[in-house]
Amino acid sequence: MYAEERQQEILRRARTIGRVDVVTLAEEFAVTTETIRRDLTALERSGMLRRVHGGAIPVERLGFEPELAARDEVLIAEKERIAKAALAELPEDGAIIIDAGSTTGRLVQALPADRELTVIVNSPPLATAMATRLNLTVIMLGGRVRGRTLATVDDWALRPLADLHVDVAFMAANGCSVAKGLTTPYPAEAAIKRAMIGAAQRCVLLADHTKFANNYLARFASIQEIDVVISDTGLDTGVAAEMAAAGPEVVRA
Amino acid sequence: MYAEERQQEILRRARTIGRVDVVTLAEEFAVTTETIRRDLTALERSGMLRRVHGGAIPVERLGFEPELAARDEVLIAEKERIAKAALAELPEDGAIIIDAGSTTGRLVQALPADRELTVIVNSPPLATAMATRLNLTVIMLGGRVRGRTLATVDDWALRPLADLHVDVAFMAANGCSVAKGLTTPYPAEAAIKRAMIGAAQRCVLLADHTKFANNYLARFASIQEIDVVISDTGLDTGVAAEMAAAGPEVVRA
DNA sequence: GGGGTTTTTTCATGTTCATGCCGGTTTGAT
DNA sequence: ATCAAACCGGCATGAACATGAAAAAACCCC
Repeated sequence: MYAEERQQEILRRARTIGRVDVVTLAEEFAVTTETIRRDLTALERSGMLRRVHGGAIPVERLGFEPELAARDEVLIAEKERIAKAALAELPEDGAIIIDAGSTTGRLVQALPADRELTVIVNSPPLATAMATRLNLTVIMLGGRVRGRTLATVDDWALRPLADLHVDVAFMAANGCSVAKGLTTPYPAEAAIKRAMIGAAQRCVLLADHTKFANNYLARFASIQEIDVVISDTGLDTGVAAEMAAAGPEVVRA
Repeated sequence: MYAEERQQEILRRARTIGRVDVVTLAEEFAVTTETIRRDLTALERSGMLRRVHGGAIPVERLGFEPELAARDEVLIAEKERIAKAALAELPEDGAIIIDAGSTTGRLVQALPADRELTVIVNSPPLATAMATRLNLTVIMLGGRVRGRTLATVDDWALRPLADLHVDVAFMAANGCSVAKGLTTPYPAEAAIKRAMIGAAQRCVLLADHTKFANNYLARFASIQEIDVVISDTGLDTGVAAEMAAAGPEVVRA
């Protein structure tokens, strides 16, 4: 039996029975638990299952978290993992900046409800998503709203950042490489991002592995300015090592 | 049974029954109370439950979310008609302010696609809704985002308004009467609304008939400052006449 | 068909996680 | 004011997990 077949069968069972557990599967397929675990991890990666301690549950069975239209997005599972890993960088309390982006959007979803945080954002949808959370103080940066990225830019967004100091900035980027640093196609957004990084003590980059292939017009930070880079396992280990050598801690979630 | 499954079930019960208690859950799931407590803590972390002595209750049962969702549900037809009528006050081109509110939200939906407009808003959801419209330039006022009304307030929202001049402001209000003027329960929002009106050449109030019954803490404008009041046919004709006598044109859509 | 490579699986390891148990403290009803 | 119930934090434990090295299987090109 091929791994692929086994995974299909695991998924089928999970969906019919509603859950699967590692030990039982290992016995029935006559393989070790490690193999099953790897299967489950693979299935979770493709977004079919949700891994839990001892087994897994099909995602559709979780009544959880609908909101913030993530419908037609790509690499959802990866971004989810990146966001989860990013939680480790959250301060106990204090202030953070969350840049506009789909991965940072997942981070917003994953923010715990038990920490008093002040969150600075320049994305109206993110602000909306967080506004009702009682433990969060949400500060929106004003300015012109760009239709493409749904982020505010220009002077009104820029100016307040000069007077701010936050503990951690969680940044997004369109492109990232050791040579060219962090880049975006939009100079106006680059200016904001630069100011965000300047206002933060620590800087965490959230970027799935596809971002490391490209460079874009406007650079807003060098690799050295970033403290932690969080990507997914699709990130080439060579690239990761090269990046780590250049400064930041690199996490492959 | 996995911890996640148990937590899911706990949440389901909490939502159907309205509350859960530690001891009962511990018995029914055949685990110790410590485990249940840990589950409840985890659920509280993710913002689903609110912990209380002896158990927990679902957050939606204690008065935050329903307000926001429910407000969009009531008087839809009336608000729709009010928004349609308000379109008559739109300038051919130029700049307008749209205040945060459910009725003004309808106006945003109804904005025509054939006019080049600059729209100033202080509501992240409204900004999101308009951002992708090509004919609109959307300017978001920054500041702290209030959870209840999803509007930005405080200094960062206020300051830019001092340097702005727009053609028309489309305002919302919680209360409206000839005697007390336009009122809201929240002083912070009153300040913004006042600044909005100050920045506008003309001022249009969008208010369904239920708003004319009440007055609230903070007044942000007198009736005389309003140029047009647009309400629905539920508005008492006597009140309408009284209002018209005080200054503004009154429309019953 | 045979050497080298890649992929898959297993095995052994140290670590993390879920849960239970126990003492001390807080809470809230009587 | 009293007191039992509920809560909290620490600790123990076994199961589940991650990981890297080694073995096995599959592949593959000549």
